[in-house]
Amino acid sequence: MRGGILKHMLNQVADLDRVFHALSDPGRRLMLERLSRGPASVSELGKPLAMSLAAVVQHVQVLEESGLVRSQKLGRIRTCRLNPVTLRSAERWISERRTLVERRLDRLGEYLAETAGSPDEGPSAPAPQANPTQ
Amino acid sequence: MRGGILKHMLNQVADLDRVFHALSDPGRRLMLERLSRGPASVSELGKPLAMSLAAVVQHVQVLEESGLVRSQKLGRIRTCRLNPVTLRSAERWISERRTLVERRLDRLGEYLAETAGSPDEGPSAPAPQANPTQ
DNA sequence: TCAATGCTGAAGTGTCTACTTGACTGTTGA
DNA sequence: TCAACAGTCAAGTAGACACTTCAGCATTGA
Repeated sequence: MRGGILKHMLNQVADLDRVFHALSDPGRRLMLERLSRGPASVSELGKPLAMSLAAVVQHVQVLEESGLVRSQKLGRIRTCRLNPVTLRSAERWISERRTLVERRLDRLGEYLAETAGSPDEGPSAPAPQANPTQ
Repeated sequence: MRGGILKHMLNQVADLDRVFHALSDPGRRLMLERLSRGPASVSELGKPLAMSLAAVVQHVQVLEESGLVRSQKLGRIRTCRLNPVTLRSAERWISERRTLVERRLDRLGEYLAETAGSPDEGPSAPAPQANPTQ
């Protein structure tokens, strides 16, 4: 079934929206840092945060909907864990783009070095590739 | 001067806010993907996006304020470039947390394997470290 | 010279976000 | 049994966000 693949690709886009949005809040990043050192309860996550418990719960929901955190409730305590898989997918998106630019800049540097000019990318420097949009 | 260091650390937090927020929008990520293949003008970045040019400009501003993109104007054309350094700092934040969890899970797996139980992290499994919060 | 191009700035609008308070439920330990 | 605890749910609010339209301003190519 082809639709499944397309749907999966579209979901990946929406997933990245949620993941990066979850990461964009300093309080949530603090929670993730705490969780990187081991599982924790909701109220434990909120302890350093100067906000109501209800607000903390909402942040945990954002983290959980993004897939960055998984949790399970035992008795009255909800224990949260960091999910490294989701963390990895965000990391991969960034590193793929970064390596592309870096490689391009490397090629440009080599080109400039072997041609004559100074080794920085000038505004109207000729591109080393044939592509005129570079 | 000690305050300089503190200020720098606080700025790093605010910077990550801006970077991850910039990354959380699918349109802006599309722009970054285009820029990973080479510099581009503002209107070129907006071409695949089905929104007004003014909106595109606002997105470019968000990207530029986050440090992900740098731009310069020549004549009437503003040329944008992806800044790999900022991309790297976001990537590093993620990978540092990810490696912490993964290492912890690895240790737990080894512990469970050499003790007796099945190799998955059960909800009430005993922790391999002395720390009772694990 | 003049119209088209590429962008900028300001103001307006609907929606989303990050909280708050307060009332409530199930769990635990004394 | 009963109070303290851990979390949940719902509703309300101020501010942020992602757009829009419209007016304006250099720059450029014919």
